[in-house]
Amino acid sequence: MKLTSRGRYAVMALVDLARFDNINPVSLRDISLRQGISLDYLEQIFSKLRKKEIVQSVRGTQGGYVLNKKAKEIKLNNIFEAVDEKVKTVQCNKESKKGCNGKSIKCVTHNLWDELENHINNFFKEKSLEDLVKDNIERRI
Amino acid sequence: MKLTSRGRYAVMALVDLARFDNINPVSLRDISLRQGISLDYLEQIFSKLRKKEIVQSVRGTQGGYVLNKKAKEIKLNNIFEAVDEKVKTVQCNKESKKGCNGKSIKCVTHNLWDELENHINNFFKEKSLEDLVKDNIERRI
DNA sequence: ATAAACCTGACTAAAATAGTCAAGTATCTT
DNA sequence: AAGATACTTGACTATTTTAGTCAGGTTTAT
Repeated sequence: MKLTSRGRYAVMALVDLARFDNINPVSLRDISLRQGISLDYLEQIFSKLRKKEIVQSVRGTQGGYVLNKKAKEIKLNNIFEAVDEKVKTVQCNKESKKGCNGKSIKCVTHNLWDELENHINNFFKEKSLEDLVKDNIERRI
Repeated sequence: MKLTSRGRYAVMALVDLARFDNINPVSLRDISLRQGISLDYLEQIFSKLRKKEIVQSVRGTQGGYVLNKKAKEIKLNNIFEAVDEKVKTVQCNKESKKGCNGKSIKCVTHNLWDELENHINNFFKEKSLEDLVKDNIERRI
């Protein structure tokens, strides 16, 4: 299981977007400057977010990105999935691994990873972008 | 954050050890055969487990490894820590990253990772080796 | 027209992972 | 005492992933 910078950047960028997305689209250049994330890398990340319909793009001058749903409806697990942060525990059924085919014969820890996966996903499913934005604003005061 | 094969193997091997550790030490060779994990890799892993006093070694013929505590007292977080599975989310305070020094100025997602870390660690702290062994025996019937 | 900003795909250095390999040392059995 | 079993240690390596960079587009407001 991994949670890497890409996922973190995605969340940081979306929190930023949610805060500044009132009327006008927010350019990646601005997010890049505010959050200290490379513009090129942001473009990769937003490409994925757009494909998963988490954001919408507005091309041309004064363009940028806009949230595609309300911040309340965007859950963290949606974000991580979009940028390929697989909240997946290590597979234990590579071919011919003893005692686990994932079905009738399970390796001794198979259920454990399932539980863990659920545990983490539940955490992410409960948190919305809005929660994070509020959190952030409160702490700024 | 990562959970990789090393952590999984450690847990698999210890569950195996806990089940067969009645009177005699269990050899890595046996664990290797039963669990389908390379002997050399197991040796690396058990070296770490021994240093953290999770297992004890018995050298010589008929030697092997023995649990150093009761299975009930060995929690999963102890195991993961021992084999360097850092349940650590990505750091967000690499030098000069904007808006986060981990202290007075926190990046927008700083608290999130802290919470997540706690969430996962709680899961691991609640699960003991004994729980897994029981789980496993029950499912075998 | 031109500049801002999105869009796409290919490329790469560095790190981590999942091992392997080799050369031991300790201890039990015979 | 010899031999076998099994732990012990450290170095080495192929592969994969990550975290970007780079280059060359296209779209659209002004």
